[in-house]
Amino acid sequence: MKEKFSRIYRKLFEFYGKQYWWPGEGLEIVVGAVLVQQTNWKNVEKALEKLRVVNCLSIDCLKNISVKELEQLIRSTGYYNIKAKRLQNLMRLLAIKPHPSRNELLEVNGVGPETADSILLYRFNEPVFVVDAYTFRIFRRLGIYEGESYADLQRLFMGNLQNKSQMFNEYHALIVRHAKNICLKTKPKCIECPLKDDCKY
DNA sequence: GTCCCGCTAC
DNA sequence: GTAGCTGGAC
Repeated sequence: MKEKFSRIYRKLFEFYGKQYWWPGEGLEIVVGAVLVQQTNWKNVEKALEKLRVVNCLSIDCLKNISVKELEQLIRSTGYYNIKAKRLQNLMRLLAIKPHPSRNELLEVNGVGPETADSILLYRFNEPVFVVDAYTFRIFRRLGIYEGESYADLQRLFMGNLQNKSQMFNEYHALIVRHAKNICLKTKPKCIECPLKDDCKY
């Protein structure tokens, strides 16, 4: 099984190359992790740019800005009324605990396992693997994991990979890239798939 | 299972 | 016109 996880990573990396993921830094990564929920990254970039223009990409500003104002700034990401509250919930935690634990992140209303792990890996460089809907789709089609448990699938990755945060970072990014380019939700492009020899789909 | 709801590629 | 998008709460 360890060989399998490494082989798939190797093939994806050879096919797509390095992804240069989450090029932003610091708070942008945290804000992006919330804003990107159930939307695409382009919409998030628009919102981040707006926040940057009004000089509100700081814990202090995001925490104190009015909800209505924040909603308008992040409108492009969809679900803006919910996300404005979620962002402020998270900023209130970060104001008290600049480097929160996973459990502390999960206690925030609006932060689930994927968002918490994204923050830990991409903001704080902690060796946790980020599982998402794409991971379930691809590894189900590969015949590796049929279940629906976030924790179980995450354990599979973390138990079968030797390298830590740097590889987890790149592996997750490659999975996203692959799901968007080849392993599509409907009509996947199996003919040109770099993983077709490993896939039962 | 349902609701939250903007954007764009197709 | 609408499927799909780097989820989470209820």
